[in-house]
Amino acid sequence: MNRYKQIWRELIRGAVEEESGKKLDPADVIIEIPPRAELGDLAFPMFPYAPHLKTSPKDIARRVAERLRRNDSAASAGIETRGPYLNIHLDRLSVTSDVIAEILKSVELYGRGESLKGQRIVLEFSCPNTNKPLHLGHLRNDALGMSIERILSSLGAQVLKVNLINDRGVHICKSMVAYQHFGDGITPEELKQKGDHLVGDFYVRFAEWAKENPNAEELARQMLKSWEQEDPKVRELWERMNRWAIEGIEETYKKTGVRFDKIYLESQTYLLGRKIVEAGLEKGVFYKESDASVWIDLSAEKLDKKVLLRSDGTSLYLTQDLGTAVQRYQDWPFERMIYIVGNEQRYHFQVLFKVLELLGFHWAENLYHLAYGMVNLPEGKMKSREGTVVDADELIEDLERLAAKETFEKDRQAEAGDLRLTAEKIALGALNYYLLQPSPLKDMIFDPKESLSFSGSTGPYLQYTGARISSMLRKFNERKLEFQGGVFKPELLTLPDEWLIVKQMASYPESVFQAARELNPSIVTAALFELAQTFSHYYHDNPVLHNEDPDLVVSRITLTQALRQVLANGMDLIGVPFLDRM
RNA sequence: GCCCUAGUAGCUCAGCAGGAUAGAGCAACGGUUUCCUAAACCGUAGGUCGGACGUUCGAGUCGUCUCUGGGGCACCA
Repeated sequence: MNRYKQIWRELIRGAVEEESGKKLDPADVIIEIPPRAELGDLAFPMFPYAPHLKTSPKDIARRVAERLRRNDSAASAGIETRGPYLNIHLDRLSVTSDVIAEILKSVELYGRGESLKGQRIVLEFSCPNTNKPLHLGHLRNDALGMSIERILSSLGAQVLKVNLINDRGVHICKSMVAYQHFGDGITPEELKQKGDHLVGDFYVRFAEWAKENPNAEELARQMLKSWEQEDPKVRELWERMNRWAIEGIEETYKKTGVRFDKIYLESQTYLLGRKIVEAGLEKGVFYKESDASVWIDLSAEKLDKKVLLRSDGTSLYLTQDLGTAVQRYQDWPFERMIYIVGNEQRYHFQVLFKVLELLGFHWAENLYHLAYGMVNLPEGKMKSREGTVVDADELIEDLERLAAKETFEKDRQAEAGDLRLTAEKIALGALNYYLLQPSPLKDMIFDPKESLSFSGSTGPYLQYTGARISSMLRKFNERKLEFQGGVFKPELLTLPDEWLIVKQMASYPESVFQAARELNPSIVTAALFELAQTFSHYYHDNPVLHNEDPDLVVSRITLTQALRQVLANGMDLIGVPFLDRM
């Protein structure tokens, strides 16, 4: 669609220039899509030119239209004025055949581009703690990370997905202390429990215990100290429990299709920042308080004062993130680094980026915090203390069970083939779509009931549309002889819905481009939902295979084939598996 | 107290660098299956876009103020 927009932008610009005798910047030509299809395919409001031409927008529209009608390159289209608007009806036949031909030629490359070609982008996401299993918040984070990676890559960027596992600190020691006291050497194998859940249970156990035993917190602090002094017994326990947690988390990643190119462990990076802070101290960027703690004063930037090193010389979250950033740039010099982290950490990243800038790292300006919103429940916030945190594994299991049940109830199990595999894909599609549909920056409410629904604007709706199309194409191939001699004739695709489908398919690459620009996969979910909706409406009313004229059958099948391709390409970007059958 | 965010239909969300009569989905009610998968399709109902002022030919969209919700301002991460 962009192609046609640019062509017409130029034509209109030329005509307005001739009319006014003044130069006009192409960016000043505003292009819109008319609110209703019957008004046209592109719309140009004439208001902005009124001051130059000293006449009414309505009059300008009339005069520009006159001029365009005399222009050969504009002649094939319909030019119409409607008050102050100049509306263009594109040449349906040529657009239809061009768009379909392009899709069928490009196949899975349709919608991909080169606007980010060669750009090296580090994408950090997930970042779990090893003291508990993943929850719903991580699932949103992961869905965003995976989808944004695909979107950026599809436009030619080299994206490095990195995870920073938070495997040290006093909170990790808490599960360890509880395990020492109550664990009795139990293992996940013996309990038949995922390791991350086992560790998480001891973390909860610690919190309960600490309520009655004021000594507990002190024990955790002591354990952290022993850990830092590399006490072999503590290290052994730490390694064992971390392994359980990480193996469990990795199992969840496997289920949800989450993968990383590089994993950083906080236990290996937390010392890195100190050198940088010391260097900054020498440069005079930081200063030392009388108690030996190191600070930076950012009050000029409205960011307040901030501690970089504790008085006992140990590092903090910020210290460590400084080190990690520098390390990553050394590992793989990037053009951009994007942190997908909750919006409650906005301030932290503002400070982090500012400090890096003041330290003179030129790449600091290429750091970006994608501050996604919190996931809340209909009753309010998720609170671990009240046990309202939605566990990732449980949710996925529920979705799978329900998808399998649904398949059974509709008596589709034979068609679906491997029931378990299909149910898994439906569950994953439902989950990813649900989490990616709202804009990332906004908080969202997770309604368990709604998330388990497979109808309406959902992943399974896209999958269902795809499966029906696939089934239709199979039938076409089985009955090929009937339609022998049928030829694709775009001029037979005259229905309003067919034209709408063509335009929506033509706009798809722009949606991907915009999603990449805004780091917002919801633009892709919306575009696909509209496309699927238009198609569902279309084929409900209009038979594709059941037509006398083989040319019409082939023409509609060709359109359908193109649509299937666009749908599949888009679903891939948002982590909704395409299903040939369901 | 200071800073950052959001407020659109009963509920969940869109609304693309201000533009034509504000859109979906869910829920509600009513309809469609000898017909390519009813996880679908169609229809009805539902809104003074939190409020006020301002900028503009034109504001859900921009600015200021205000109300309400969320988040942040730790030698936690």
